[in-house]
Amino acid sequence: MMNKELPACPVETTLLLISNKWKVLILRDLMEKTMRYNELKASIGSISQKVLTSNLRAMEADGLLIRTVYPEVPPRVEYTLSEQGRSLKPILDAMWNWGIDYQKQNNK
Amino acid sequence: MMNKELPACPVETTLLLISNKWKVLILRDLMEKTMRYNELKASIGSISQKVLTSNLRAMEADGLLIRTVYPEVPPRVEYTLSEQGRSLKPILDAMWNWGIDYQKQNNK
DNA sequence: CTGTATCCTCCTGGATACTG
DNA sequence: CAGTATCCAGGAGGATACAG
Repeated sequence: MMNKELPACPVETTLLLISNKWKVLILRDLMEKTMRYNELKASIGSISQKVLTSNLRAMEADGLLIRTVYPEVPPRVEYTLSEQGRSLKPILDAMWNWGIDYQKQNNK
Repeated sequence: MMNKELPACPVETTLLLISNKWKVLILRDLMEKTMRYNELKASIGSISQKVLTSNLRAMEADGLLIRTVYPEVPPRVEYTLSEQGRSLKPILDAMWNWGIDYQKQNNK
């Protein structure tokens, strides 16, 4: 995400970075702790390798997370949020809280 | 959005309701004031009629907004947030604030 | 003005096989 | 383990025409 013509509206700017469901779920998981590739895949559940990898790479390019490769055998790759990624926590928290309320109202 | 098997994670529940960009933009606009169809269309800008209508109908079915038809000629249709829709404000605010910060950092 | 109805294109994302 | 490479299906979404 280069600094080229950001939308005038801040909400749209935010949507550019996390407009898709997968990125939000990745953020949710990494907000808790650093995770390995397969750990992340298992946690999200129904995501394919291709989609997980492409989202992780995009988020890395956007500066939301940091990818660290440990040259071991078998290889180990850890994903952790950058400061900018962690700064999204208020959004995730707001989504969490709203979800809680929604569940209370609609789930019996 | 029926009360059928909501996800265990509240964040996922929230994503079920507002996982797409268009819905977020509609919420952003209606958070300010009640709006008419064409007003909304013009405000969002690059959305087609079909997509705008389908999202509005989905959000109405989910109880996020209220659609009021005034039997006039020409017809007038107003969209306003329900209480549940308005309760999403903290999420929109968090997105707004994050977008502001992001713009400051990346837009010179 | 506020839609509905079609057609069509593109992209997201799943499934599978293979690799360092 | 952590991917890459391919192929393919489904749905999101645009364009256009038409209607009440």
